[in-house]
Amino acid sequence: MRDTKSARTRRRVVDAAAHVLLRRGYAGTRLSDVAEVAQVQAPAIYYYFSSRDELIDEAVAVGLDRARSLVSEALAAAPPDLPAIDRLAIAVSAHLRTLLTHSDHAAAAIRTVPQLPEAMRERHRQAQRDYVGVWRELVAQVQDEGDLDAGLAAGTALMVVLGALNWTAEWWDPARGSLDAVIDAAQRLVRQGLAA
Amino acid sequence: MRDTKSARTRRRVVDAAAHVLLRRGYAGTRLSDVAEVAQVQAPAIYYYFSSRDELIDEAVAVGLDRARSLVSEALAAAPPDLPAIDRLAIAVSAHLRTLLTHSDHAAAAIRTVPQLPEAMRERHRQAQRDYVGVWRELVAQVQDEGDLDAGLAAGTALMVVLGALNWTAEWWDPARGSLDAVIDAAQRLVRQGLAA
DNA sequence: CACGTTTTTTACTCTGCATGAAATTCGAGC
DNA sequence: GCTCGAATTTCATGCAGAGTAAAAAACGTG
Repeated sequence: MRDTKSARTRRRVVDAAAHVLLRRGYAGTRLSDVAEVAQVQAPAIYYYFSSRDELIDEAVAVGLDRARSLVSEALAAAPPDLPAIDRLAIAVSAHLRTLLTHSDHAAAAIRTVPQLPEAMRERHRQAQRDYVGVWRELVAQVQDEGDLDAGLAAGTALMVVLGALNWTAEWWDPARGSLDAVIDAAQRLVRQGLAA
Repeated sequence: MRDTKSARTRRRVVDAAAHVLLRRGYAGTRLSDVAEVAQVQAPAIYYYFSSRDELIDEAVAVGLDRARSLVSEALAAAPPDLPAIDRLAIAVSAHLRTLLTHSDHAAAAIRTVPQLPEAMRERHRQAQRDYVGVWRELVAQVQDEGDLDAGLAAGTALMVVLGALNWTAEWWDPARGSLDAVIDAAQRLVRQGLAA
């Protein structure tokens, strides 16, 4: 057994928390619901976490980290001599895949952060910056290579683009359209939209 | 006095509800908080609404309606012979202005709908369709006029664009950047992004 | 200014949910 | 198959927050 039963239960709880968080938001996340999804009795959660907030905190942290690392990894796997604009397209694809199918973690984290109580949000501010930072760098490279529309404020444009990606979790329904179609549309829009 | 004191109090309550809703989400919206923002005692709310859900319901309805009508009006005011792509830019501007400064209603409605309990969401489905419908029509016209990238699925592209606009409420901080800068970036991205 | 009506307040109740504590089951080593 | 610690459950507590009732205040109109 690669990891103990306990570790697996713990992970189930965190996964369940992300699942509920994504659908119900911060305030709407009840431990009883998390427990049900995780197939555990609610008080059992306290064996692993000392409070509801601590659990949510971890779920969000895992999600933010995953969002960042999956994009980073996808970029790392790409040929480094690829034009930045193409690498940006890869990042778009990786991000959407993570957000929409890989698990509820990333989506839950990204969509929940704004609702968190100030203290908790503060705690994740750095992780959020790191997440945006990967993109920021990418856009800077696009700019360096002269592929960015000169009239466009890089920082603002990036946030607009990230918004488009993040909001997909709100409306995309796997039953009604393929993931690839969404990725394709997003990539086209970003390419054309930023192009010089 | 154009409208009675009572009507104004009622409106204050709905406004306050939108305000709280926007920041705390559906489940996190406490009547005590709404009351505080509205400068009213919590039970006074029950004079106007028979339950918390009814209040939230109305706040969302007002918001969705406002989001739709402000864009419609801006379009109606534009010269009708303007190319559709330019009218789309006008819609982008009107939408962002509404969302970011006009009041909390539109933003609250748009961002909260996905969290609502199923029954309530159902009740607003039509309003949401109407809201998207205005845009859908606009994009169709752009397509008719041959200004839409042929490789782009119109419906999907529209949702991606709307996402970009809606998400601005999440990150835009009036203290750190001008509204016009955001509008400008969004318009450029949309124009370039959709262009044939 | 008196009287009915509208609006607001004060003082509750009731319920759902996070959390606590003790009791119980499980599972690895002997 | 017994024992001890880890994992989990069952039962109980306390509080926050929705909702109610009835009194009080404000308002408007003769």
